[in-house]
Amino acid sequence: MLSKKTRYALRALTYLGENYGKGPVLISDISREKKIPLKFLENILNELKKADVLESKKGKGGGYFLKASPKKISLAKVIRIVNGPIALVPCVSLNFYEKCEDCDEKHCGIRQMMTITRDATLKILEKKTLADVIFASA
Amino acid sequence: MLSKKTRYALRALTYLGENYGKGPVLISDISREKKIPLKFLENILNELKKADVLESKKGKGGGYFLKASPKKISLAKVIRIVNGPIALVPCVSLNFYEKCEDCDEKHCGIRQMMTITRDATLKILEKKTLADVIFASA
DNA sequence: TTAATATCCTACTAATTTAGTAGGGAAAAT
DNA sequence: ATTTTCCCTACTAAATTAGTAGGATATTAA
Repeated sequence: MLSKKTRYALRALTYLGENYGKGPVLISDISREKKIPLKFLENILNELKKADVLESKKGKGGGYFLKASPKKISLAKVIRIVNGPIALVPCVSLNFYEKCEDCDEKHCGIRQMMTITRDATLKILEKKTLADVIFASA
Repeated sequence: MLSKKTRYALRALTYLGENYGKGPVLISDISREKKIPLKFLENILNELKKADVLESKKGKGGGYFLKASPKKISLAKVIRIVNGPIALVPCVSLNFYEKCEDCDEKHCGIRQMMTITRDATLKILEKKTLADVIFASA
């Protein structure tokens, strides 16, 4: 399951996607509109900024905004930044790989099933973007 | 990600699958062969028994064994028992549904994407069984 | 140059979940 | 009756999650 933090991130990004091209949006606006605890949201948006998904401006007229079009930001990307691996086991993760002890990876049946599962999941999450989320909610 | 407990469960069940039809297997054997902490494994196998996946026999000649053929036990079933929901968000879970607050489910774009993702994941995990795991590792 | 606005940064905390461990109880076989 | 083996309750340590607190820093504008 995705953490609450990740769900907050997705909701915030959706809001920023809806306001794409309209200039910076205040954290406090997102917090109010999407009912996300303000200070927690600060951390989340900052994390997304460091991961190059968002840009920000300080001072009056400032706020956060998407660095690229909502069409360019996949759900997989967001989930990886905020939630971590998408695969069900680390030894199958593309971005967070960890070797599993006591297991010959070439002949591990569990690993093979988890690889197939990962591919099926990624096929969706890599393709679907914030734009799809926004379009679907219209 | 699956918990360590769930990965232990899958490994133990695979072992029991390999010994299907050969009578009860000792916890201590599984623990040794699959390198799973014995007392922890006890809890896991008991949970699987309560969920009707395993049967057990006490006393000499006793142990655990699969209640049905490895072909009949899907990975989805095991994961749900030990790990919980397979869906990425509760409002999309078939077996562990929870309403999400502040969200009009009919018009939530995130929810729709998560539904598609769940379906893709389940298509694999409902179909693949312990038998597939065993066959793949041969 | 000062005040106001808004993000940025570090650190802390409470609650929950995970990953076990401990110790005996109960049933079955011999 | 003794041994074997699973069964059950409860406890604990460590990690993760979900925040909160408080000020530092950058920008704008009077």
